[in-house]
Amino acid sequence: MFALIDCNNFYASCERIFRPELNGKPIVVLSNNDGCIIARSNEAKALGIPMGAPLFQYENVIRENNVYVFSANFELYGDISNRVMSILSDFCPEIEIYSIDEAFLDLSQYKNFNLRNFAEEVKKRVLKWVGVPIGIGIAPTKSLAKVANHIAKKFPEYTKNIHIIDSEEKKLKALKWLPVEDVWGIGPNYAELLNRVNVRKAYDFIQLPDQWIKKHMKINGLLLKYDLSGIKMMSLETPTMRKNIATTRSFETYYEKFDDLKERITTFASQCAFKLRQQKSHCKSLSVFVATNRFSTNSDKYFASIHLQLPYSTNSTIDIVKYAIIGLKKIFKEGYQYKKAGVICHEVYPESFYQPTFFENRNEKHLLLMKTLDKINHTYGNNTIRLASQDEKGLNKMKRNFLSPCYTTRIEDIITIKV
DNA sequence: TCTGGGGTCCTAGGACCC
DNA sequence: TCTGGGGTCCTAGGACCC
Repeated sequence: MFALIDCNNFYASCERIFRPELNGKPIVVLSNNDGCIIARSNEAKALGIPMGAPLFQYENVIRENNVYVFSANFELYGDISNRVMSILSDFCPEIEIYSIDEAFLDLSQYKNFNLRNFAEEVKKRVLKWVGVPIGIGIAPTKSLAKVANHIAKKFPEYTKNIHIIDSEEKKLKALKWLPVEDVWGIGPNYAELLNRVNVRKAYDFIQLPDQWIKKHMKINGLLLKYDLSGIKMMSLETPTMRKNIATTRSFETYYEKFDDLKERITTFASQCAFKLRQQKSHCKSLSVFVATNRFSTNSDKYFASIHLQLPYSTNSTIDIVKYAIIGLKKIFKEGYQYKKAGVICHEVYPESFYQPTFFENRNEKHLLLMKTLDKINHTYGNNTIRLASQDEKGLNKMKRNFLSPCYTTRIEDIITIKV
């Protein structure tokens, strides 16, 4: 059996941990630059605020219903996530951390356990130790565990946020209930296609002939059919190195000058280099893009990107920044109002794969320099040492008007208790 | 006025090789 | 009329996930 555990309304729940007076109140969490609504508490969902909606379109609803608004605080959410995952791995070391708020457990070692009791223990401990409510779905395959989790979430009174599919009847009941568009791996396009041939429920989907699924939904569609039918097609996945590393942002305002963009690209490239070093990898090529506001109707639109091959694999901030700026120079055009830019590293391989070429001039001193830089920034804060061409705000140069404290990661943000 | 950011995998088709 | 048989690599585009 597999368990899928996910945190309920994760970002909203994180904001509540140190603000218990917000329990039962509507909460929304915003994307970077306070642009879109990317997380909602149940109370906010009940007000009809959709996922991904631009904030400005719902300002009236928010004001009239006293919805609490938060800027995204990924420093907080990342730390809370680590705490949750650490508890889950205590219960079951066979774990796949699937996203910031979700994990699969392989429960094959728990054959003789009462899974309901097990799930209740997990739920209780995460709530008590971290303060975040979770839902648990348990079933014979990963995609069925997703279905079980969906049911646990949808019927909290009946399931107490735990649902186990452990019989043929429960499986069929679940699949006949679940709309096909809610199946894990069936997105909007496949859902539309399936609806057109009158497939409405997950159960209808697994009745389709193999050839039809293979033809229209490729090999993964077919694997999904079998996995959903109860034949295990997916196992826990072990974490692998990222194949691409990106840092891209929209800006708080418009930039027109080359130097302003240069500062941003320098910061994004530095962040990419840092991420590469974090996973002990380096890259052999990168791309840079700049873009004007894609929603604006009056101003001139421009989008350009460029892909550069590096002379050698590197994760040195100095190197990555240097080539990113070379790229920027080639695509930058005067006279546009830029709203977004980014740096993406490709051909990412482990550092140990490094193979020097005969004529290259990679500066090996950078290795030690970067190590020292990372160490200092880790100890004294992210932006303590940076390139002179970056400004002091770093990646946080964006609109964050409703930011909560980093309660668990910054000593100056720790809560004080009045006696 | 205002609109996020980060990933993965698969396939068809074109270009090339012998 | 009729036109081999076997490969590889790369890329764009389309699908999906959180």
